Amino acid sequence: MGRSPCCDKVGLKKGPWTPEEDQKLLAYIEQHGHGSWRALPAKAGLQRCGKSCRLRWINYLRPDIKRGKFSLQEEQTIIQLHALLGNRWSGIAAHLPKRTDNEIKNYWNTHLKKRLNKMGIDPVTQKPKTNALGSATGNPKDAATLSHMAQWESARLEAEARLSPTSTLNFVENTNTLANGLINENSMELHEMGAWFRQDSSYRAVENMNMEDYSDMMVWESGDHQQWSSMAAPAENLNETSYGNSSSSSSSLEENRNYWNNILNLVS
DNA sequence: AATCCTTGCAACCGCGTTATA
DNA sequence: CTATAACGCGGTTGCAAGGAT
Repeated sequence: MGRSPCCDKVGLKKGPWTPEEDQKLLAYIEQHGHGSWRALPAKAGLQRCGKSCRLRWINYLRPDIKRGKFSLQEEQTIIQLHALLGNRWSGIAAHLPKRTDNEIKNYWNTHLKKRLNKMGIDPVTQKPKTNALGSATGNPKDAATLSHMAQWESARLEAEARLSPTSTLNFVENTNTLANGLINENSMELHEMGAWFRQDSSYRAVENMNMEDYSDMMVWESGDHQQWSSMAAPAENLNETSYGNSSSSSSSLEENRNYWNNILNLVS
Protein backbone atom coordinates (compact mmCIF):
# COMPACT_ATOMS: atom_id res chain seq x y z
CA MET A 1 0.00 0.00 0.00
CA GLY A 2 1.16 3.53 -0.61
CA ARG A 3 4.35 4.53 -2.29
CA SER A 4 7.59 2.65 -2.32
CA PRO A 5 9.68 2.78 0.86
CA CYS A 6 11.44 5.97 1.81
CA CYS A 7 15.14 6.43 1.20
CA ASP A 8 17.53 4.66 3.48
CA LYS A 9 19.44 7.46 5.17
CA VAL A 10 22.27 5.31 6.47
CA GLY A 11 25.59 6.19 4.84
CA LEU A 12 24.29 9.24 3.08
CA LYS A 13 26.42 12.38 3.03
CA LYS A 14 25.30 15.57 4.73
CA GLY A 15 26.62 19.10 4.93
CA PRO A 16 28.03 21.41 2.28
CA TRP A 17 28.08 20.27 -1.30
CA THR A 18 31.38 19.85 -3.12
CA PRO A 19 31.93 21.12 -6.68
CA GLU A 20 32.10 17.49 -7.82
CA GLU A 21 28.70 16.73 -6.34
CA ASP A 22 27.27 19.86 -7.90
CA GLN A 23 28.63 18.82 -11.27
CA LYS A 24 27.14 15.35 -11.01
CA LEU A 25 23.73 16.70 -10.06
CA LEU A 26 23.80 19.39 -12.71
CA ALA A 27 24.90 17.01 -15.43
CA TYR A 28 22.26 14.45 -14.54
CA ILE A 29 19.38 16.91 -14.42
CA GLU A 30 20.44 18.63 -17.62
CA GLN A 31 20.41 15.31 -19.39
CA HIS A 32 17.44 13.54 -17.79
CA GLY A 33 15.51 16.11 -15.80
CA HIS A 34 15.11 15.55 -12.10
CA GLY A 35 12.19 13.12 -12.33
CA SER A 36 11.66 11.45 -8.99
CA TRP A 37 13.89 13.08 -6.42
CA ARG A 38 13.77 9.90 -4.45
CA ALA A 39 15.40 7.94 -7.27
CA LEU A 40 17.73 10.64 -8.51
CA PRO A 41 20.75 10.26 -6.17
CA ALA A 42 21.40 6.65 -7.14
CA LYS A 43 21.01 7.37 -10.84
CA ALA A 44 23.27 10.42 -10.62
CA GLY A 45 25.88 8.62 -8.52
CA LEU A 46 25.40 10.77 -5.46
CA GLN A 47 25.59 9.70 -1.83
CA ARG A 48 22.85 12.12 -0.89
CA CYS A 49 19.18 11.80 -0.13
CA GLY A 50 16.68 13.05 -2.67
CA LYS A 51 15.59 15.81 -0.39
CA SER A 52 19.10 17.21 -0.21
CA CYS A 53 19.46 17.02 -4.00
CA ARG A 54 16.19 18.80 -4.54
CA LEU A 55 17.17 21.59 -2.18
CA ARG A 56 20.57 22.02 -3.79
CA TRP A 57 19.03 22.20 -7.23
CA ILE A 58 16.23 24.59 -6.32
CA ASN A 59 18.28 26.95 -4.20
CA TYR A 60 21.62 26.94 -5.94
CA LEU A 61 22.16 25.00 -9.15
CA ARG A 62 19.06 25.84 -11.15
CA PRO A 63 20.13 27.88 -14.19
CA ASP A 64 17.31 30.42 -13.90
CA ILE A 65 18.43 31.77 -10.54
CA LYS A 66 19.51 35.33 -9.98
CA ARG A 67 22.03 35.65 -7.20
CA GLY A 68 23.55 38.65 -5.51
CA LYS A 69 22.23 41.89 -4.16
CA PHE A 70 18.50 42.54 -4.13
CA SER A 71 17.36 45.53 -6.15
CA LEU A 72 15.31 48.37 -4.77
CA GLN A 73 12.22 47.05 -6.49
CA GLU A 74 12.78 43.56 -5.18
CA GLU A 75 13.07 44.92 -1.65
CA GLN A 76 9.87 46.86 -2.09
CA THR A 77 8.07 43.80 -3.35
CA ILE A 78 9.27 41.67 -0.46
CA ILE A 79 8.26 44.25 2.14
CA GLN A 80 4.84 44.74 0.65
CA LEU A 81 4.15 41.08 0.06
CA HIS A 82 5.29 40.20 3.54
CA ALA A 83 2.77 42.67 4.90
CA LEU A 84 0.22 40.83 2.86
CA LEU A 85 1.25 37.19 3.07
CA GLY A 86 3.33 36.95 6.22
CA ASN A 87 6.01 34.27 6.24
CA ARG A 88 4.68 32.53 3.15
CA TRP A 89 8.01 32.66 1.43
CA SER A 90 7.08 30.54 -1.55
CA GLY A 91 4.19 32.88 -2.20
CA ILE A 92 6.45 35.88 -2.02
CA ALA A 93 9.04 34.17 -4.23
CA ALA A 94 6.37 33.61 -6.87
CA HIS A 95 6.31 37.39 -7.36
CA LEU A 96 10.09 37.67 -7.61
CA PRO A 97 11.31 35.93 -10.76
CA LYS A 98 14.59 34.06 -10.36
CA ARG A 99 14.69 34.42 -6.59
CA THR A 100 14.22 31.44 -4.28
CA ASP A 101 12.04 31.31 -1.22
CA ASN A 102 15.07 30.42 0.88
CA GLU A 103 17.00 33.42 -0.35
CA ILE A 104 14.07 35.74 0.29
CA LYS A 105 13.56 34.28 3.75
CA ASN A 106 17.23 34.81 4.59
CA TYR A 107 17.19 38.32 3.22
CA TRP A 108 14.11 39.20 5.22
CA ASN A 109 15.51 37.81 8.44
CA THR A 110 18.98 39.33 8.08
CA HIS A 111 18.24 42.68 6.46
CA LEU A 112 14.68 43.84 6.03
CA LYS A 113 13.32 42.86 9.41
CA LYS A 114 16.08 44.79 11.14
CA ARG A 115 15.53 47.77 8.91
CA LEU A 116 11.82 47.91 9.66
CA ASN A 117 12.55 47.66 13.37
CA LYS A 118 14.99 50.51 13.05
CA MET A 119 12.32 52.59 11.41
CA GLY A 120 9.92 51.95 14.23
CA ILE A 121 7.72 49.57 12.27
CA ASP A 122 6.79 46.25 13.76
CA PRO A 123 7.94 43.69 11.16
CA VAL A 124 5.25 41.22 12.21
CA THR A 125 2.20 43.48 12.12
CA GLN A 126 3.81 46.03 9.78
CA LYS A 127 2.25 48.74 11.90
CA PRO A 128 4.15 51.72 13.24
CA LYS A 129 5.25 51.25 16.82
CA THR A 130 3.43 53.63 19.13
CA ASN A 131 6.45 54.96 21.00
CA ALA A 132 8.37 55.69 17.83
CA LEU A 133 5.48 57.70 16.49
CA GLY A 134 4.93 59.53 19.71
CA SER A 135 8.51 60.62 19.90
CA ALA A 136 8.49 61.83 16.35
CA THR A 137 5.48 64.09 16.47
CA GLY A 138 4.32 64.13 20.04
CA ASN A 139 0.81 63.75 18.76
CA PRO A 140 -1.10 60.53 19.49
CA LYS A 141 -3.54 61.40 16.76
CA ASP A 142 -0.75 61.11 14.23
CA ALA A 143 0.04 57.66 15.55
CA ALA A 144 -3.54 56.64 14.97
CA THR A 145 -3.40 58.06 11.48
CA LEU A 146 -0.24 56.17 10.60
CA SER A 147 -1.70 53.00 11.99
CA HIS A 148 -4.69 53.55 9.80
CA MET A 149 -2.40 54.11 6.83
CA ALA A 150 -0.61 50.86 7.49
CA GLN A 151 -3.89 48.98 7.71
CA TRP A 152 -5.15 50.55 4.53
CA GLU A 153 -1.96 49.78 2.68
CA SER A 154 -2.01 46.19 3.83
CA ALA A 155 -5.62 45.70 2.89
CA ARG A 156 -5.15 47.38 -0.46
CA LEU A 157 -2.29 45.06 -1.30
CA GLU A 158 -4.34 42.07 -0.30
CA ALA A 159 -7.15 43.14 -2.57
CA GLU A 160 -4.74 43.72 -5.40
CA ALA A 161 -3.03 40.39 -5.03
CA ARG A 162 -6.36 38.65 -4.88
CA LEU A 163 -7.42 40.25 -8.13
CA SER A 164 -4.31 39.28 -10.02
CA PRO A 165 -1.34 37.11 -9.09
CA THR A 166 1.01 39.46 -10.92
CA SER A 167 -0.57 42.76 -10.08
CA THR A 168 1.63 43.49 -7.11
CA LEU A 169 4.76 43.12 -9.16
CA ASN A 170 3.42 45.37 -11.89
CA PHE A 171 2.34 47.84 -9.32
CA VAL A 172 5.76 47.94 -7.75
CA GLU A 173 7.42 48.35 -11.09
CA ASN A 174 5.29 51.41 -11.66
CA THR A 175 6.23 53.04 -8.40
CA ASN A 176 9.94 53.38 -8.75
CA THR A 177 10.41 55.68 -5.81
CA LEU A 178 8.26 53.82 -3.36
CA ALA A 179 9.88 52.94 -0.04
CA ASN A 180 12.90 55.17 -0.41
CA GLY A 181 12.75 55.71 3.30
CA LEU A 182 13.08 52.00 3.88
CA ILE A 183 15.91 51.52 1.48
CA ASN A 184 18.18 54.30 2.65
CA GLU A 185 19.33 53.11 6.04
CA ASN A 186 21.03 56.39 6.83
CA SER A 187 17.94 58.52 6.62
CA MET A 188 15.19 56.57 8.24
CA GLU A 189 13.03 59.19 9.71
CA LEU A 190 9.37 59.25 10.30
CA HIS A 191 8.49 61.66 7.53
CA GLU A 192 10.12 59.26 5.08
CA MET A 193 7.95 56.48 6.30
CA GLY A 194 5.04 58.75 5.59
CA ALA A 195 6.40 59.35 2.14
CA TRP A 196 6.73 55.65 1.65
CA PHE A 197 3.05 55.20 2.27
CA ARG A 198 2.13 58.27 0.31
CA GLN A 199 4.14 58.14 -2.86
CA ASP A 200 1.43 57.65 -5.39
CA SER A 201 0.92 54.11 -4.27
CA SER A 202 -2.74 53.82 -3.51
CA TYR A 203 -4.36 56.01 -6.07
CA ARG A 204 -1.99 54.92 -8.77
CA ALA A 205 -2.82 51.32 -8.07
CA VAL A 206 -6.50 52.16 -8.29
CA GLU A 207 -5.95 54.14 -11.47
CA ASN A 208 -4.19 51.20 -13.09
CA MET A 209 -7.01 48.81 -12.37
CA ASN A 210 -9.59 48.25 -15.01
CA MET A 211 -13.17 48.90 -14.03
CA GLU A 212 -13.95 45.23 -13.59
CA ASP A 213 -11.14 44.79 -11.10
CA TYR A 214 -12.02 47.98 -9.35
CA SER A 215 -15.63 47.00 -8.86
CA ASP A 216 -14.47 43.57 -7.72
CA MET A 217 -12.32 45.24 -5.13
CA MET A 218 -15.22 47.31 -3.96
CA VAL A 219 -17.46 44.27 -3.65
CA TRP A 220 -14.80 42.65 -1.54
CA GLU A 221 -14.31 45.83 0.41
CA SER A 222 -17.95 45.93 1.40
CA GLY A 223 -17.75 42.36 2.66
CA ASP A 224 -17.10 41.30 6.20
CA HIS A 225 -13.36 41.21 5.94
CA GLN A 226 -11.39 41.25 9.12
CA GLN A 227 -8.87 43.85 8.07
CA TRP A 228 -11.32 46.21 6.53
CA SER A 229 -13.60 46.01 9.50
CA SER A 230 -10.96 47.65 11.64
CA MET A 231 -10.30 50.45 9.22
CA ALA A 232 -12.60 53.24 10.26
CA ALA A 233 -10.88 56.55 9.57
CA PRO A 234 -9.19 57.57 12.81
CA ALA A 235 -8.53 61.24 12.47
CA GLU A 236 -11.04 64.02 12.24
CA ASN A 237 -8.55 66.33 10.63
CA LEU A 238 -8.45 64.29 7.46
CA ASN A 239 -10.88 64.76 4.62
CA GLU A 240 -13.96 62.64 4.92
CA THR A 241 -12.66 60.15 2.41
CA SER A 242 -12.77 56.72 4.03
CA TYR A 243 -11.37 53.66 2.37
CA GLY A 244 -12.82 51.33 4.92
CA ASN A 245 -16.39 52.19 4.16
CA SER A 246 -18.23 50.61 1.28
CA SER A 247 -19.79 53.96 0.50
CA SER A 248 -16.36 55.14 -0.56
CA SER A 249 -16.91 53.54 -3.96
CA SER A 250 -18.21 56.95 -4.92
CA SER A 251 -14.95 58.60 -3.90
CA SER A 252 -13.11 60.17 -6.76
CA LEU A 253 -9.44 59.63 -7.48
CA GLU A 254 -8.93 63.29 -6.65
CA GLU A 255 -10.22 62.64 -3.15
CA ASN A 256 -7.81 59.75 -2.85
CA ARG A 257 -4.95 62.05 -3.76
CA ASN A 258 -6.09 64.56 -1.19
CA TYR A 259 -6.20 61.83 1.40
CA TRP A 260 -2.56 60.91 0.87
CA ASN A 261 -1.47 64.51 0.62
CA ASN A 262 -3.10 65.18 3.96
CA ILE A 263 -1.22 62.29 5.44
CA LEU A 264 2.04 63.62 4.07
CA ASN A 265 1.33 66.98 5.67
CA LEU A 266 0.74 65.28 8.97
CA VAL A 267 3.97 63.34 9.03
CA SER A 268 6.37 65.75 7.34
C1' DA B 1 48.28 39.05 16.65
C1' DA B 2 44.87 36.54 19.08
C1' DT B 3 40.44 35.96 20.66
C1' DC B 4 35.67 36.77 20.85
C1' DC B 5 31.45 38.36 18.75
C1' DT B 6 28.33 39.22 14.97
C1' DT B 7 26.49 38.48 10.55
C1' DG B 8 24.99 36.10 6.43
C1' DC B 9 23.67 32.17 4.24
C1' DA B 10 23.60 27.22 2.88
C1' DA B 11 21.66 23.26 4.40
C1' DC B 12 19.04 20.41 7.54
C1' DC B 13 14.85 19.07 10.10
C1' DG B 14 10.11 18.49 11.11
C1' DC B 15 5.59 18.77 9.76
C1' DG B 16 1.53 19.49 6.80
C1' DT B 17 -0.08 18.37 2.24
C1' DT B 18 -0.44 15.56 -1.74
C1' DA B 19 -0.18 11.43 -4.37
C1' DT B 20 -0.58 6.60 -4.81
C1' DA B 21 -1.80 1.73 -4.13
C1' DC C 1 -11.79 5.23 2.08
C1' DT C 2 -7.45 4.34 4.35
C1' DA C 3 -2.64 3.87 5.02
C1' DT C 4 1.71 5.22 3.74
C1' DA C 5 5.54 7.51 1.51
C1' DA C 6 7.10 11.49 -1.24
C1' DC C 7 6.97 16.23 -1.77
C1' DG C 8 7.26 20.97 -0.51
C1' DC C 9 7.42 24.58 2.80
C1' DG C 10 8.90 27.25 6.79
C1' DG C 11 11.70 27.29 10.96
C1' DT C 12 16.06 26.55 12.67
C1' DT C 13 20.90 25.42 12.94
C1' DG C 14 25.78 25.39 12.01
C1' DC C 15 29.63 27.29 10.09
C1' DA C 16 32.63 30.47 7.60
C1' DA C 17 33.96 35.18 7.10
C1' DG C 18 34.51 39.65 8.70
C1' DG C 19 34.58 43.03 12.42
C1' DA C 20 35.44 44.50 17.10
C1' DT C 21 38.09 44.39 21.21
